[in-house]
Amino acid sequence: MGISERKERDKQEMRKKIIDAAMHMFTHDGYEEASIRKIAEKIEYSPATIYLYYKDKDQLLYDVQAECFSKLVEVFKKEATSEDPLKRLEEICFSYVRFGLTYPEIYDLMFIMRSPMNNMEDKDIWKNADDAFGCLAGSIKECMDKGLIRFNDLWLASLSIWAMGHGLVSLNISCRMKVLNMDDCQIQDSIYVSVKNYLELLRK
Amino acid sequence: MGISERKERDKQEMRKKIIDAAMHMFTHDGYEEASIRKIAEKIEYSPATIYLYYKDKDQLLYDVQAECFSKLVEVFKKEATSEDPLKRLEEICFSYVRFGLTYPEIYDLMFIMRSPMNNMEDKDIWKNADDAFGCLAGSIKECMDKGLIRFNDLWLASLSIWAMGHGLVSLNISCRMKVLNMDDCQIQDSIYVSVKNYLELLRK
Amino acid sequence: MGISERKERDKQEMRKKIIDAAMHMFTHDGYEEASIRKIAEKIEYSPATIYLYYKDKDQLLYDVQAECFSKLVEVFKKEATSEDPLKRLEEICFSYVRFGLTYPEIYDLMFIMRSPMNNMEDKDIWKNADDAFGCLAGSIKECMDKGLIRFNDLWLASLSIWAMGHGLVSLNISCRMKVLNMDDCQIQDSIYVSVKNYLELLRK
Amino acid sequence: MGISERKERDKQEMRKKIIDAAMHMFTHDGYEEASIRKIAEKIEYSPATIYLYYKDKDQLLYDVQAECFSKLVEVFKKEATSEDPLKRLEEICFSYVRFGLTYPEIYDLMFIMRSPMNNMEDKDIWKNADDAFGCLAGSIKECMDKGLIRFNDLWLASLSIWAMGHGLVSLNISCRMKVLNMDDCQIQDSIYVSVKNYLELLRK
DNA sequence: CATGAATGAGAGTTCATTCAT
DNA sequence: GATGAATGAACTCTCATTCAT
Repeated sequence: MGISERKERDKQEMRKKIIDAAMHMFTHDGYEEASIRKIAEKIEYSPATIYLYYKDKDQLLYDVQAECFSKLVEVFKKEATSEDPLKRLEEICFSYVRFGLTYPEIYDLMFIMRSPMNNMEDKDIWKNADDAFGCLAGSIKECMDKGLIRFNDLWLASLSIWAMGHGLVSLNISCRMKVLNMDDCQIQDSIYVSVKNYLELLRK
Repeated sequence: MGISERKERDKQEMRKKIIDAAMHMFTHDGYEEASIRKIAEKIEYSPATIYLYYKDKDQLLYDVQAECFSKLVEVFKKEATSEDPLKRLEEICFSYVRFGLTYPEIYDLMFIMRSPMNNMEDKDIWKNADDAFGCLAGSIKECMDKGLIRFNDLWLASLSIWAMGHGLVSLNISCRMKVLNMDDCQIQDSIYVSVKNYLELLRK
Repeated sequence: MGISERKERDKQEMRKKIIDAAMHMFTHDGYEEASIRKIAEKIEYSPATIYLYYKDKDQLLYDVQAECFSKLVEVFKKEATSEDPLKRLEEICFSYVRFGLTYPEIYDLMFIMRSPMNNMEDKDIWKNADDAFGCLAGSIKECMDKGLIRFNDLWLASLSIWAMGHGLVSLNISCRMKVLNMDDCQIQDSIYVSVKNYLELLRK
Repeated sequence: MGISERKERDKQEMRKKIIDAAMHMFTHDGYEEASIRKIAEKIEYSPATIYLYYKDKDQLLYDVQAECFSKLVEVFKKEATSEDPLKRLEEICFSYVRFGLTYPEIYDLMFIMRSPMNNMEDKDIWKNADDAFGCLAGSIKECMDKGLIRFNDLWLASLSIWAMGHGLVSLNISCRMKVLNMDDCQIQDSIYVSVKNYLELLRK
C-alpha cells in the first residue's frame, strides 16, 4: 500500500512543480506568456508531460488558481488578525485590495479570466475560492452577530463587500480608471478610500 | 462638395458595417471568435479590406468599444428619466447592471478585456467612456448638490458607485459567484438587491 | 500641337515626382519600405495613380534606377576632373566606391537587386547604366590610347575595373566582409587601398 | 547512451532534410519561392514542424547558407589540387567563379542576400564562410610566403582577389553585364579571362 | 514515466494590382 | 486624370494537443 501512496505523493509533487512554474510565469511575465510549452520549458519537461498530470490547459489553470487562492488565504491569516471584528473586516478588505494591486496577473486568473471557469460544467462545483471567501464571510458574520453592521443577510453582505473590493481592483487592472483622469497615486488612494468609506457606511 | 461628403459617409457606413459585424460576433459567439478574418468573412469582404478602414485590430476594437458605449448611453437616456435625482441615480445603476447582464460579451469589451486599453500609451486619452461616465457622474452630482447622498467628493462617489455595479456584474460574468452556491435567479436578485442596498445606505 | 506636348510634359513631371519620392524612400528607409502604397502615400496620390504612369512596379523601379544612374554620372562629372588620364581613372573609381558606400540602398537598386532587371526580356536593352559606364570606359580608353595601362581590350579592362570596385562595395553592403573580422574603419580603408593597389598594378 | 546519440542523429537528419529541400528550392525556383510554407510542403511536413528545428526563418537560412559553404569547400578540395601555389590559386578562383555561375541562386544566399546577415547582431560572428575563405587565404599565403605574388598584406590580398571574383560573378548574376552588350558566351569568357588577367598581373 | 515528433488551425498583417466610377 | 474600394495571395509564427515509442 505504501507504494501507491508514494506514487500519489510523487504525482502531487510533480503537479506542484508545474503549478509553481506556471504561477511564476503568470506573476512575472503576464498570463499571455503562460503557454503550456513555455511552462514545460521552465520546468525542463516536455509539453506532453504536462498532459500526464492535467487533462487540458483548463485543468492546469484550475490548480494554479487554487494555489493562488491559498496564497490569498495566507495573506488574510497574516494581515487580518485584529480581535475587533470591524477592524478585522477592514483588514481583510485592505489585504484583498492590496493583493490585487500587487499581483494583477494572478488576480486576473483568480477573479477575472474566463478560463478556467467557463469550461466548467454548471454542475461542477468551484471549490478554489471557498476558503478565501470563508475568511471574508466569517469576519462579516461576526460583525453581524454582534450587530455592528447594517446587514441582515450574510450572503448579501459578503457579496456586496466583495463586489466593492473587486470592482475597484478590477477597474484598475483593466485600466478603465483612465476615465477619471487621475494619476496612479491618486487612483490608488481613491481605491483605498472608497473601501474605507464603504465600510464606514456599513457601520451601525 | 456633396461628393466628398458622400464619400466620407460611405466610409463611415463601411466602418459601421464592420463594427456591427464585430459587435454581433462579440455578442453571439464571444470575443474569442472575433478575429479579423472572421469579421471580414461575416461582412463578406476580404481581411485586407478591414485594413482600409482600421490600422490594426486594436483600433477596430477601440471603435467597437465606442459603439458599445454609445449604446449604453442610449440605454441610460431611455431608462433613466426620473426627475427625482435619487430615483434617477437608481435607474442609471439598474440600467448599467441590466446592460451588463444582458450583453456580457460586450460588457467584457467595454470594461474587462485588456484590449484595446492595453496598447494605448499612457498619455493617450480614453474617450470612449466619457459620455457614459458623465451620465453617472452628472446624476450623482445632482444628488450631492441637493444634499441627498453621503458623499463630499464627486469623483470618489462616482468611482464607488461604479465599482459596486461593476464588481457585481463582472463577478457574475466571470462566473465567480459560483462560490455563493446560488442558482442563476438568486444571483440576479442578489445583484439588484446589492445595488439597491448600497444606494439606500448612501441616502442621507 | 502644343497641347500634346504639354501633356507629355505634365506626364513627365508626374513621373519625376513619383521617382523622387521613391528615391527618397530608398535612400532613407531602405528598399524594403519602398512599396507602391508607401510611395503613393508620400506624394499624396493613390496607389492606383502610380499605375497610370507605370505598368508595374518593375517599370517604376527601372525609372528610379535611371535617376540613380544619372546621379552617379553627376558625381563622376564633379569629382573626376583631372587632366591626367590615370589620375582621372582613379578619381572615377574612388567616386564610384564612395557613392556605393554612402548610398547603399540606392547602390543596391542600381547594381545588386534583381528587380528591375530580372523581368526584362533578354532582348530588352538596358540603357540606364550606359552613361555611367561610358564615363568609366571613356577614361580607361584614354589611358589605353596613351599606353598607360596594361590592357589591350577596352571591354575587358572596363569589366575588370568595374568588377573590382563592385566586388568591394557589394561585399561590404551585404556584410560579407565580416569574415575578415575587421572593424568598420579598417574595412573602409581596405576597400580604398584595394582599389588603389589594383590601379597601380595596372599602370605600365 | 546510444539512444541520445541516435536522437541527435535523427534531429540532424531532419535538419538536413529541411536544408536540402530549401537548397533545392533555392536552386531551382529562386530564393523568392523559398518560404517556410513551401519548404514545409516540399518535405511534406507542416510549417509548424519547421519551427521545431529552427527558431525562425533566419536561423534556417543561416544553416542553409552553411551547407552551401561546405559545398563550396568541397568543390575547392576537389578542383584545387595543384602543388604549384600559383596554379592552385588560379584553380580556386576558377572554381569559385564556376560555382557562382552554375548555382546563381545559392551564390545569392551565400554572398548577396541580406538575409541572414541582416539580422545578425554586429557582435555575432559569422562562421559560415570561414572555411571557404580559409582555402582562399591559405593558398594566397603560400604564394606570398614563396614570394610569388605582389602583395604584402594577406588580408588585403585575399580581399582583393575575392572582390574581383565576386564582382564578376555578382554582376553577371544580377544581369548588370547587359551594359556590355555581349552574348552569354562572351560574358562567360570575359569573366574567366578577367580573373586570369588579374592573377597574371599579380604574379611577380 | 516521459517524451520527441508532429500537426491542424489559426492568428494579424502586407503586398502588388485591378477596375468601376 | 485620378482614385476609392477592393482583393487574392502571401507571409511568418504560435498555440493546445496527440500519440507512438
